[in-house]
Amino acid sequence: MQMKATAVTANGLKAACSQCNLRELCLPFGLTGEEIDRLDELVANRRKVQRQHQLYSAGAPFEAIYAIRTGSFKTDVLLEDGREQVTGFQMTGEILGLDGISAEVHSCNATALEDSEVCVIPYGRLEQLSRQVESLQHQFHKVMSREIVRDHGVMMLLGSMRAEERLAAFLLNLSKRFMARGYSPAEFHLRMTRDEIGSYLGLKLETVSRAFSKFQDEGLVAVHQKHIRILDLDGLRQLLTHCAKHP
Amino acid sequence: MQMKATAVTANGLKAACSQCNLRELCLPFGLTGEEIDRLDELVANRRKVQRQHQLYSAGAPFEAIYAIRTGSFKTDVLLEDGREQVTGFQMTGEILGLDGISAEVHSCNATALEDSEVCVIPYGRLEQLSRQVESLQHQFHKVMSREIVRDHGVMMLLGSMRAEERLAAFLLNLSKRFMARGYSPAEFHLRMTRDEIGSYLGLKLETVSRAFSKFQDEGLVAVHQKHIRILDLDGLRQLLTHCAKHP
DNA sequence: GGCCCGGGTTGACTTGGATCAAACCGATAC
DNA sequence: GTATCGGTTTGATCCAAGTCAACCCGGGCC
Repeated sequence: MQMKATAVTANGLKAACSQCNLRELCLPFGLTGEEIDRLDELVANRRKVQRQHQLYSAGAPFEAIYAIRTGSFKTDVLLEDGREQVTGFQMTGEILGLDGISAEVHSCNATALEDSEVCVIPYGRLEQLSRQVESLQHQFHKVMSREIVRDHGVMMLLGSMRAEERLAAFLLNLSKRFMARGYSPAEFHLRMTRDEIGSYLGLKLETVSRAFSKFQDEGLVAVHQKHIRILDLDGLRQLLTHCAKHP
Repeated sequence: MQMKATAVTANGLKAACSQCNLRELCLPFGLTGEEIDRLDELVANRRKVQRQHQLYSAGAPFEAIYAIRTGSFKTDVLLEDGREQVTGFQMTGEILGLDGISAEVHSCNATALEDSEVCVIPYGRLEQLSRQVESLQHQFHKVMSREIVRDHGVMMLLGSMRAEERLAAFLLNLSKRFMARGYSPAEFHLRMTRDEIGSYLGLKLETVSRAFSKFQDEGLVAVHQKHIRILDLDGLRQLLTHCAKHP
């Protein structure tokens, strides 16, 4: 399998990073063609994950990080009493598994929200290569740091915002990420349930549903099940900025 | 100044990592004596930060990360409308500034909670050295990953826990960290105000205060202003585990 | 077609924590 | 000693979001 993958790379048929249209969003960002070729050798392996199946789960030994090629995932942590907290939704080009580096064991679950495919990046070899390739090292650090900044944003959301602000922030964030991938920033399909959105935003699913309905009534978005069309981007943004305390 | 610091190191009088009793908690963890000496060359510079003063602020150009030598800090993000979210409290041996790597600009404020001193670790040189010293690279990655895992814990707290659970989790976390530094895990002094605790936990200061009083009434802790004595560690832990939905 | 089933929506009611307000406490300044 | 001031505690009231429950909708299957 290793051999096959490498062979395909050599043929340039359709293999790893060098041919991937996500490379500007992913680990290869900022690398020269030559450097990407070296990364290719290491990322040869892919893995398909079916909808609702786990890429890894909390407690599993950490061996690799993963770049999402197609599809999307959620990550979550579970409390002993069964409470679940969704810590993030990841889409193509984003990296999964960074939580595992610290204890050499994964600390959360990563579950595919749809049939998906990831590139497997063996961690030991990544460290090795990033000692040789400065730009790779730098980009890897940026990816980790970006995750930290993102997490701080979620804390802000969970700690200081009201229900509708949270949902607005969530939609704006998705919109931005879809746009970065060349999709419409105004019209998209949610891959997660209301319950999962609620868990991520620290709300109950009923509250999420009500907020969606409210946005719809106010003409901010058109919601039909999981299909979302943003009608008034600025309206959503304003909701975020100066909804403040006493409206 | 650079020279002076290096000279002191050479004399072994009392300089950087090699002589620092925090090295097991900090960046030098896992390095050989020789490797620590190389790290020392780069960490020569120190900086004092007075209580209530900022080590860096959101938007400031990112140049270095910082290891706390003495004292403690809080980090926070501000929303345009003035709302503040404290994203963490850091104590000795912990690393500040990792948020700045992603955009080459700091994304939060770091403020000293008491007169403090940090070791300045110029980021470019750290990347350079960690390309040469495998164990340093590895430890640095672990530190970043640990921050990500910590952030997920805070999300859990903010998204899924009730007020008293949050405070219990907070106290237990402090207790653990004081213990790791050789201080009493049962008796300590809070460096932050009720308001700052509230911001961190997504609660108002009155709620924090009430929760403290409740814990005191139940004999779990003795609270006198900022002085805390934990009387029933297991009681606090239980509060966390199975306080579940319907008590 | 009709049935089932897993989401999703909507309504009525409850509640935990926010808000507002007053008093308290300990440290520093006069 | 008294006044001041930032931080903290405590009480009374309010409201945003949670809970419980009924119903709806669309897709898959018989």
